[in-house]
Amino acid sequence: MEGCKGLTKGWPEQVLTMQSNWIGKSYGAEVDFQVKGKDESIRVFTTRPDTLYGATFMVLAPEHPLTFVLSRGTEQAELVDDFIKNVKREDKISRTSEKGEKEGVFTGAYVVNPLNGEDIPVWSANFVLMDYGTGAIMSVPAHDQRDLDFARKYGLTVRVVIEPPEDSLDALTMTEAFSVDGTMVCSDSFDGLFGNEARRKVCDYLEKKKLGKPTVNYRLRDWGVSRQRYWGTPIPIVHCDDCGLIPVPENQLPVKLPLDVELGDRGRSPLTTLAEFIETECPKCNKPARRETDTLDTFVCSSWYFYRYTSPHNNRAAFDKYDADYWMPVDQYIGGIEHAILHLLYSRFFHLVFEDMGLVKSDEPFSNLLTQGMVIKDGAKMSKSKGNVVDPEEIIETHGADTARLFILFAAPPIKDLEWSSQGVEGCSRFLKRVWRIFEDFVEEIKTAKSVSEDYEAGAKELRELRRMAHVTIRRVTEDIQIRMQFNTAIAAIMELVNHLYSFRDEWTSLKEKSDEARAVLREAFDILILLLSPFAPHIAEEMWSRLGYEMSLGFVSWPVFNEVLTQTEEMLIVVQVNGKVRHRIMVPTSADEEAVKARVLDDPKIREQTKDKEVRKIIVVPGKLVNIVAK
RNA sequence: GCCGGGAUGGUGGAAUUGGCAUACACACAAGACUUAAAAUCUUGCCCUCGAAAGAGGUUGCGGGUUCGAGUCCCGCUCCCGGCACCA
Repeated sequence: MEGCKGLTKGWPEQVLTMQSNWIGKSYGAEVDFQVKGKDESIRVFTTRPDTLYGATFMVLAPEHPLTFVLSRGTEQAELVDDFIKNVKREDKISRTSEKGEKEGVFTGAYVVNPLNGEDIPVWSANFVLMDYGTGAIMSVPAHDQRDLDFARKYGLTVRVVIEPPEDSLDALTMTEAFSVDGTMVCSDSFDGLFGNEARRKVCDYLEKKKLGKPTVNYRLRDWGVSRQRYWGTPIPIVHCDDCGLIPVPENQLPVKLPLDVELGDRGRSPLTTLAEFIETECPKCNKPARRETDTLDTFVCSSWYFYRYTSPHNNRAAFDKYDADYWMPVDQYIGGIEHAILHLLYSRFFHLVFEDMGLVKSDEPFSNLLTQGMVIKDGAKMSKSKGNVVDPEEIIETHGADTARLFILFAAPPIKDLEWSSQGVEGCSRFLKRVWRIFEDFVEEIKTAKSVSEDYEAGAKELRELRRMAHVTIRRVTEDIQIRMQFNTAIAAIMELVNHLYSFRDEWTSLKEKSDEARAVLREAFDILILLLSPFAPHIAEEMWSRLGYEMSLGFVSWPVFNEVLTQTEEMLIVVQVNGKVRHRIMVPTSADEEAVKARVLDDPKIREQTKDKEVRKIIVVPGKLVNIVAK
């Protein structure tokens, strides 16, 4: 929970919320209730100690040991036995579903409310869970909906001890519990206290009287890490008849998964019948013993596999601290949103344990997380288990790997879910052909061109514009890939560059300035195009690159860098609005200041026409973007 | 029920900090080239009025803030994901 705070910059809020909910930290109090007539007390957990005076009964989980114990010797004993038996028969899912009917039985016992000394009956009911809190609750029907439902069903007392502001509740008729903060009433000296203060005061009192104490509870459940299946890391434990469970000593690790097994459909792991795997010696007494045949949940391995990447050649340890400290944390982690809780939470737990052990020094394993959306096919998440996967091989065969890759990346940004459709494959293939054709048109012309000299200033407008486009495209593509992770818009930017090259081709024929420098500008544009395209369509890019005479593969060429100066225009477009409506667009020199732009706008005949019968009240100038004239 | 995300043309989507809504594509239609087809190229392509210039409207629905809202605020509808008797 602490770590979540530090991740807010790099992780999607949604994932952090899901993890927080899963951990489910809640503050409250544990309170002891003395069992009437016995030397025994029952501890309950409550988040609402301020409602303690309204506790009119107590409910134990059917699995709670006292459910059975307390009912012995009372006339309820038989009913309780039946009840426990029935609940155990019920399956877990329907029992823990909110919709399930609340069933319960009186145990025959009473406890004493520690604050007002009142005797209250102890019940057992299916809606109380043994594995949360203490497995026992104090029921305050007036202020908890579940308790109210239960009280109404079994005719139990309802008592209002929290009043809403400017309203009052009727314990006899209320059907909706008042479960938010309010003012304490019918609570002796605590009357009049509100919300957090009320809870704190009650806690203080309980603590002082040794009746209870403030507590923190978590919803997080235990994680059973063993699986009765073959594929998984063997659990390094030996069962010895004399010594019990003995861990395999370090010098015998790792226990390897035997590969010569027959995988059948017998419904159980082949390890359980493989004598050569099972039969071993006890590491302690050397007598014959048996290996554990359960394997570890695959989440165990996925919780730390990335540390191994930091020291892949180390054969003495899983990873080396020096290497791990150098590489970790992972700068950018990409995974499906479906791993938001389990995998990503377990990895964080492992990391925290490694940190405690002094094996790593970073706080968190993954600094930045991108959760890619799911691909939907036929209304369901595309997955191997559902069998609704689309094999990219089909597109690769018909259109090639470059088209397949480009198409997938162009379809939608990675964070979004995507309804699969192959509509548009054609267009991506067409785009690559367009790239190839324009390249073919110019390759002879630019093959021998040198690079643009530092101090070159193109005379022709077309050449200047081409350079500008090329450098702007570097910026757009770089930002889209590196910062925004939006590959579809990166590809769109490249498409725009290619479209520009096509219109440039028509101008090139009539261009007078076909000097070496002009050819150098053209070559620069193609160099840039190829480099920007290379992550999306590596094969065609590599081919063009080598046809230009480069010998080094693109994989070793550094990413292009744009020149800020070259991305600037001499003129800029200013949108002119009158009362918020776009009326005109004008070009002004980039260097023009606010006053100059204002003057230019007011002088424009079209704008004068628009404002002639009106009084200009205000003029808003957004530098480099627009002017809005407010007139009445 | 609670938490989170979303809704933009016929379709996928763009709009980066509140500043030209519909970039880039797909599909479709018309035309050019062709004996013909494919490929390619050109043009059109949110809605209404208009021959056009242009005018008005439009980002699920209803309000609000603002000179200005797809973007911010309030209320709703629908869809998706997570959690679901957690005391």
